Amino acid sequence: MQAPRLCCLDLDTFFVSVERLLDPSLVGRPVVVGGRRWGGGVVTSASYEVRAFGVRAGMSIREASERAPAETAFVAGNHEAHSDYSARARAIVERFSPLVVAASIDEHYLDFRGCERLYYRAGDADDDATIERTVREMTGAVARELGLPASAGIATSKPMAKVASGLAKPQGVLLVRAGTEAAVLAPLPVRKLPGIGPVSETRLHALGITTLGQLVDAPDAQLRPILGAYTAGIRLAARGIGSDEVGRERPAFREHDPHGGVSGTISNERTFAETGPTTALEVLSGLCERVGSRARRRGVLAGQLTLKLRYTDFDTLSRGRAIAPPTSVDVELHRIALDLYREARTRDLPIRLLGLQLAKLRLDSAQLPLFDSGEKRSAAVDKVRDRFGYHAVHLATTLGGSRRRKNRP
DNA sequence: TCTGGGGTCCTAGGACCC
DNA sequence: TCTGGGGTCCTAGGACCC
Repeated sequence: MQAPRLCCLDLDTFFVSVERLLDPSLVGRPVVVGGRRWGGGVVTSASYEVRAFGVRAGMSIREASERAPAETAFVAGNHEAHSDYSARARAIVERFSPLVVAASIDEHYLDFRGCERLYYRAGDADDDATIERTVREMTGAVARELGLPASAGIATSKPMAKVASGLAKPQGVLLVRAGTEAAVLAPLPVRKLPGIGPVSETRLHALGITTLGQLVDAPDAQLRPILGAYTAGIRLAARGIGSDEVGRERPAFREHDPHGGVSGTISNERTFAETGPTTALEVLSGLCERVGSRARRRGVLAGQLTLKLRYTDFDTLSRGRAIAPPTSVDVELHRIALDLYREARTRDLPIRLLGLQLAKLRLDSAQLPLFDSGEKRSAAVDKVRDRFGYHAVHLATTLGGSRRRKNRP
């Protein structure tokens, strides 16, 4: 692609913005989304007012509570509302480009190739100016119609567009002209490039590589041990070169592959403060029900189950097993999960986290009639839950837990 | 910075087959 | 009976993203 026509649209402090729409008293106040003050968990999103105090997404709520000023509002966040506003934002941007792909709940990629004549207005200096003005109109529409602030980057490649949208924040639009990519990127810290996380950043710093310009010039032998198979791609991205396609839709919406396999995984995990073996087993049953129910809803069977276990000292391990034949039945999942749990639980230390992941998914061909009594039972459970809510039905093991929980505050 | 919960993708070792 | 070397699949772990 010679001209910058790929756009990355990012909704600024998305979760905070949605919470402010739901509760206007939060407007103008410092806001942290993720949980109540001094509670557990981490920050999902922080408003610019709190960021000034060093609060960042991913930080523990505890840490954020210490840094944030007294008047800060801590809110849990409403997942349904977030999904709803995300869908509405998508509907708006689809008016501007025929090719839109959601990369996450608050991020969309759009292709404006071939739209120059369509959007031309007298006064536009050139095609780039036409596209940039159009994207400004688009972010304006999102702000006006939904009340959500948005930023956008426009470039010749996906990674450059993504970085540009970050540079444009808050509520800005940045078009990176063809040929200027390397110069825009060179002075930026390596961490700004998608694909370089905290670990690679530290290792690169140890070599004296702090900017993307330095990364571009670094010899392959230096980068390879750190970036592995990503080395070539990251080096190109650091010069602004990368895919000029909007890419794939998120796995949840993705089509299955020709072999009858379904891409993606289904997982669920729970972190708990203090727990002994009894609670852990209750949590395990709950996890089986959740992933099983989600698999049945998607009409898939799992060919692999993996258990993740984290001790209080953060030692984390996983144990997985192929499931033959594939299943989505709670009790079968539970039997395997219990096995894996016993295998994994080798240390006599309290557990901090338990998780289950279903993988090797395939379409449930026997979806139509329910042959197996186990599947029948699970389907019945799903029906009850649809009508009366998730907690209406539980496996026996989880039930004991629910009863006990009633006594707690 | 003492760390949620949902994902994707890569790596490395071992089993197994020919 | 000990020996290739290649290919593929499985499992566990880790880095990264939002």
